[in-house]
Amino acid sequence: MKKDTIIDLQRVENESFEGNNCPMTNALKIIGGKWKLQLLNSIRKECPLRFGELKRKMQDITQATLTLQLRELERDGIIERKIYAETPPRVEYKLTELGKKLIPAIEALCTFGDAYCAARPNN
Amino acid sequence: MKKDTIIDLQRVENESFEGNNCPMTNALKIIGGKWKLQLLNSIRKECPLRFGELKRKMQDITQATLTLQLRELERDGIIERKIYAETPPRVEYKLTELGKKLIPAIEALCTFGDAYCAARPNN
DNA sequence: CAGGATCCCAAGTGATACTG
DNA sequence: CAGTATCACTTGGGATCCTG
Repeated sequence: MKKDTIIDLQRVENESFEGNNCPMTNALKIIGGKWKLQLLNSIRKECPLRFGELKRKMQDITQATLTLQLRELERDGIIERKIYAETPPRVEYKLTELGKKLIPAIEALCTFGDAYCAARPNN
Repeated sequence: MKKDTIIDLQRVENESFEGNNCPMTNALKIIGGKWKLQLLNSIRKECPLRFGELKRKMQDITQATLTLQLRELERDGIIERKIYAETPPRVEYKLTELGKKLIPAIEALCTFGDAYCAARPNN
């Protein structure tokens, strides 16, 4: 599907190349999902957080999607999933050490979100 | 289509509500496109930047998509489009003052991207 | 060179029902 | 409570061709 991932070496050596080794591209592989950043922002502020609480906070997300996004973050080593053998079941999510490295970026984005709202109230 | 945007007031008053007024949600409205962050990252590092240069850096993007993403960023007040009346035509893109407020977030994401790569080389 | 105009598809989501 | 399993569908983005 992906046309070809062959990298033009001549261009790789050019410092202006923004190909697959670009740090931003790598970051986007992790936080690229539609809900990932909101999820991480919630978990960051309240850690750990249960499945049901996350669902309530996201309000428009469906369970299926929420589960999928959380699984991907877990697979990528960003969050940790802890299951408690109780009835009713309880599952808590928290940031891993690697995930915590995203906190500065998340906070910076929130800062921008506020600034943007202040500058353009009608968006 | 959007089920309903009616907001449960009881929940709005709850400090744990992460609804439509969440700063992260607002930020995502702006940087939510597939290429937006990469584009902004490129323009940040080399400003101003021409259309053709952006296209080369993104390498896998099509012209149509590139144009669309740039237009959206322009509409949202993040970048500025400057047309030079020359032949062949020249169009340059640069960050607006509002757009520059995204720089810390972009840099933080790049930092994370590098850290992530170092921690998990095989992703 | 920097787009505009179309057509089109698959991935990502949503809705719904069921379960340990 | 915290999922899993299907099915259906929207839409962002890709391919392609055309133009001032």
